[in-house]
Amino acid sequence: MPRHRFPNTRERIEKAAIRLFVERGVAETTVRDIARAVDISEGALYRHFVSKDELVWRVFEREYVHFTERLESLARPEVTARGKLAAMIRGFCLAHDEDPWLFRFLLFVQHGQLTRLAPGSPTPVDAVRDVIAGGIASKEIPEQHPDLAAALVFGIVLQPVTFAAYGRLSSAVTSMCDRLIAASWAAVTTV
Amino acid sequence: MPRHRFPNTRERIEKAAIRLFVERGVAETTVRDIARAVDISEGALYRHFVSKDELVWRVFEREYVHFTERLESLARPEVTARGKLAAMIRGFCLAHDEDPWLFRFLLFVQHGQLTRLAPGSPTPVDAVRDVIAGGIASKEIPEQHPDLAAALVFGIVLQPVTFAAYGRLSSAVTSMCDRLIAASWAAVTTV
Amino acid sequence: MPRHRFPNTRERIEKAAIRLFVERGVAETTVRDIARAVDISEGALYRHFVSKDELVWRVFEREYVHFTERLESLARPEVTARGKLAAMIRGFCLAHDEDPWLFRFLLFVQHGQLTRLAPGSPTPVDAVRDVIAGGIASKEIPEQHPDLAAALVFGIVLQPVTFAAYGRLSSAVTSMCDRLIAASWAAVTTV
Amino acid sequence: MPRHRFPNTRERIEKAAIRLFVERGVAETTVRDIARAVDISEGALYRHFVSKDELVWRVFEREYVHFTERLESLARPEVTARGKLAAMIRGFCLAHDEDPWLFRFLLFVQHGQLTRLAPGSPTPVDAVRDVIAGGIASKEIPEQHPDLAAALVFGIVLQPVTFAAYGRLSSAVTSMCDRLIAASWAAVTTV
DNA sequence: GATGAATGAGGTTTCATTCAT
DNA sequence: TATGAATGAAACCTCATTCAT
Repeated sequence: MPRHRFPNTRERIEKAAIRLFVERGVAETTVRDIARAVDISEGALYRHFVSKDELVWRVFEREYVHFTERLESLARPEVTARGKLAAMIRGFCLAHDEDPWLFRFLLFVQHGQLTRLAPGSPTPVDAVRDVIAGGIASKEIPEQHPDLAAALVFGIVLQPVTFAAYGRLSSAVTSMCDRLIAASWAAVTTV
Repeated sequence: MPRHRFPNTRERIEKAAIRLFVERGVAETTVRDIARAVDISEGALYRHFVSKDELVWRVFEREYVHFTERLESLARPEVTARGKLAAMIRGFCLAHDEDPWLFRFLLFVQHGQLTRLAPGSPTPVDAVRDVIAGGIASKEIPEQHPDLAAALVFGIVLQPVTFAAYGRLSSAVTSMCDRLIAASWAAVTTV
Repeated sequence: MPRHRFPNTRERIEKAAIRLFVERGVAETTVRDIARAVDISEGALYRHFVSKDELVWRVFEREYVHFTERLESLARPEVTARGKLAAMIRGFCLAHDEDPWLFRFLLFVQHGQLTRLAPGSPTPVDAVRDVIAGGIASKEIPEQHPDLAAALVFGIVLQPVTFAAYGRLSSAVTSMCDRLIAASWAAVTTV
Repeated sequence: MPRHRFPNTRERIEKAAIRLFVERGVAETTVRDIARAVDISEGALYRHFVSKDELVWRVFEREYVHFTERLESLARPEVTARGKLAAMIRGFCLAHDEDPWLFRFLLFVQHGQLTRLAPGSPTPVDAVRDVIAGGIASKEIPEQHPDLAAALVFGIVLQPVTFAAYGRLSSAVTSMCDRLIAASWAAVTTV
């Protein structure tokens, strides 16, 4: 019955979908669930998205690329590897606290979207790995497998978010940010 | 004349299901997929499991509890917090390399099974957190939020497995075990 | 300031619709397809037609009746059955070459419209059959079932159009007209 | 409720579907219609056919190829072009009277299936055209465009079936067979 | 015990039509 | 008056589960 109530239907669909995808999983979220959350008919969704699959992919890709670029531009001005790493970790924390649903959608739900990225597309993992590789090259970081080091940093940063999702930790990740930076640096420099 | 071609049908179902759940996700795996993988009819599956849901849950619970106990019994003989933590991390790595599909099923797929555990059931997270809390109490580990510390250890141990799943790291996690122990200890003791 | 960019929107809709109906079928052509082909909005279509169904029917009826009358008036001045038949076949060929889409829409697509014609409405089939019946009465054509004879003529005239649609024959049907007349006469007079 | 009542579900589906496709058109026939006609559930259909589209295509291709071969093998033993043509036309009539629904499905409904045939697959049209081309080569038939001649024969044979479908002619096409043969020969030899 | 056709609820998608703007 | 987002019924299809054989 209500028509044209909100001009930004598309955005509202994306927001609702992301949240549902995180809460229940992509497969477990029906198009009807999304439509209900936005209070439009199921059919109306299809004026904004070609298919459920395309909705997932479009949002994922756009935001994933955007997030990667954001990380990269945070690291760029920094000079030392430590500075770059710290800036990126801060970027993770801020991104999470700004929009926890989106953050978790991008980094946990994924749902096989990762494999659909154009081969060679830069990812947050690459961004972190490259900074570490640079630090190794400049002797700031001891010699080691850069991918393993990147895994350590990723784990240190993401796992608290998972714990937060289960209520084991506060969901204000930014408040732990300095600790995560310190822990990451310790993990990376301890061989 | 053997009634069953394979006497251990039930085990074979579980093994195949776990693998499919990890590869595609639980919702994306159909009962038909599982039946085909085991080369029995769909109907025959229901002689071994009440429902798909029950299959997921039964396997999850049994193995999750088992894994938790294993971790606990590895830690028990150790005296120091560091020794306990190292033993547990070694336990993670061994468990992964013994049966990577099961490991990933328990620790990544989950699919909301975690929330179905009887409240108060011990989990690997609890096991790690308790050891850390003990270390803090005995002053071996500096004062800090034990859940956050547990998150750091979990992240450090699990993220390399994720990277391995994407081909970024070798899937022989045991070979990285000492490094993971060192990194965990560094992360936990650096405040 | 012109209210409409094109004053003949209605005609343009009909033309585009007919072509789409022939190319894809009536059911397979969506209102959106038609709107896009005419470059107007879907809603605007409904200012010109009550419904898709009505669009099909209105165009069909008007043109079918018109085509029938045209055939009849071509035959009327002729005296002999052979002359009448030749004039009508020439009418078919001309009608096709003037507007092949319309011709095929009327004679092939039909889509059950035929059964909606008012009972007793004259059709091209009737026109041909009547001429043949007249020829039989006047002994110009040997005694036979006039409907079967009409079927022969119809088949001889329409099948080349079908072949043309599949690229098996040139779509300039008029160039084959004399041949079709001769063949029809031969078929009708050979018992 | 009823299960396994008839062993030949697949055949029954095909028969019912073909009839519905002819009566209403392919697009206008829903999967539900077919299921109801066979008295099974919609879902059950999908154990026998991958999709509605595949059902249409599978039946069409199998029967179309079969019908073409049948025509060819009827013509083969005959020596003269006239004999071959007569045999084929008799083949058309018999095929129609044996199973009018299938005949009309193959030769009228088509629904764009024709374009999906492997390029170069022999069709009834080719069979007739080849016989005519042979007759022209052997001087039995006067010089002319063999495709046009084939169109004449096709029209003469198929149009009575169309008339029969509309009740204008008896649906016992075999009874008109000799007439159709004579008319075809007259049409083809009259240049 | 095993089989796999059948069920039926529910999911995704399409599309003729309406109507607020 | 034209637009196109929205509706809602209905289409196609999937899949966990049942059950006659």
